[in-house]
Amino acid sequence: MFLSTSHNKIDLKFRVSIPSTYRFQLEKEGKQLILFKSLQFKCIEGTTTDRMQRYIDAIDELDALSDEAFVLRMMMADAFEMKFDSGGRVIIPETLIDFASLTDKAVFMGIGESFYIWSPSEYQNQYNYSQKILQEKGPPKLILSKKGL
Amino acid sequence: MFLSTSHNKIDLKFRVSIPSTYRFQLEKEGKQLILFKSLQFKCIEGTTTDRMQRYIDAIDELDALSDEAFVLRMMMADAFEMKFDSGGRVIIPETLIDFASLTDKAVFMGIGESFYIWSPSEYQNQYNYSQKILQEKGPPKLILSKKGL
DNA sequence: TTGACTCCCATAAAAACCCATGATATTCCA
DNA sequence: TGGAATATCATGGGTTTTTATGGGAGTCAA
Repeated sequence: MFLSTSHNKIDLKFRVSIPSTYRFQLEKEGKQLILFKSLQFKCIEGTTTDRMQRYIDAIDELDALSDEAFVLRMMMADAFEMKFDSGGRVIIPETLIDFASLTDKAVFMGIGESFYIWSPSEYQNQYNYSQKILQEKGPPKLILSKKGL
Repeated sequence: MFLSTSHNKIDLKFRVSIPSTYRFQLEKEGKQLILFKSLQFKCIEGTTTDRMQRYIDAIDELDALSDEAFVLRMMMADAFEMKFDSGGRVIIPETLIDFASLTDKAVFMGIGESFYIWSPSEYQNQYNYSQKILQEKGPPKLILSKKGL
């Protein structure tokens, strides 16, 4: 489970510390970290190899010639497996830096099964937008399943 | 189940004792504590990782571009898993302190599946408001579910 | 050599950890 | 049943560990 938000620095070598809670999460389950271009937003998405496998499996269930399959395959092509240095940092590939318009600051936003990496300004936009929705529509009316309890 | 109300001190390190009854509750069920911004009020909400996981599962079942998914993801981003020190305290993240306008006192209010943490003044406002509603409209007519009994 | 990359060490700030104490509540026993 | 002994809780404060971050030495290929 990836939660919380933190603002970390991107240094001149494109290195950035992955929040320790995320690292711990990955380590605990013995999973590797994958970064790729978000399909919905102008940000990088991070997740585990496991979950990425589920995306891949999903492609197989689509019509191989469909637009969706095409888009998903492109996504895979821009997915990178990350290696940590001794300080818990990774080097963000330039393709991804450019895609998310990152410069010297990265905002890590945990959203459960995965996390986003935003530029501070894009993050602010998203945050403001969610506050706006919340004010206009109120909290989501979820009926949570009691399954498994 | 979290019940009862108590007033605890927030010290200079942003530490606050979680009421022992809540702690006991969590420990008994072997669950971790999560704090996050309430979607409805200007207060912090506390719940278990279990319950948070159910929200996360709900995200996957929604249209990823829906407003509900949007708000829920932001909820995860503003959620923090807490660690207790040997005295049963946690450090409240600054984001949450600011959101709930907490200074040196915190009011814990158990509401069943979760609990709220208010600033004393906000708590008083909410309390007064509930009393007013009660006087104007009379007690709510509850329909108790027999499920699971 | 130069540039790009990997690996390793240094450090300040923040977080986690540990122990102490006064207040309150609980137990126990004459 | 009174009141001393004990346990628990909320809180304070200090010490150690971790985290985020900077920088440099070694490596490899062009």
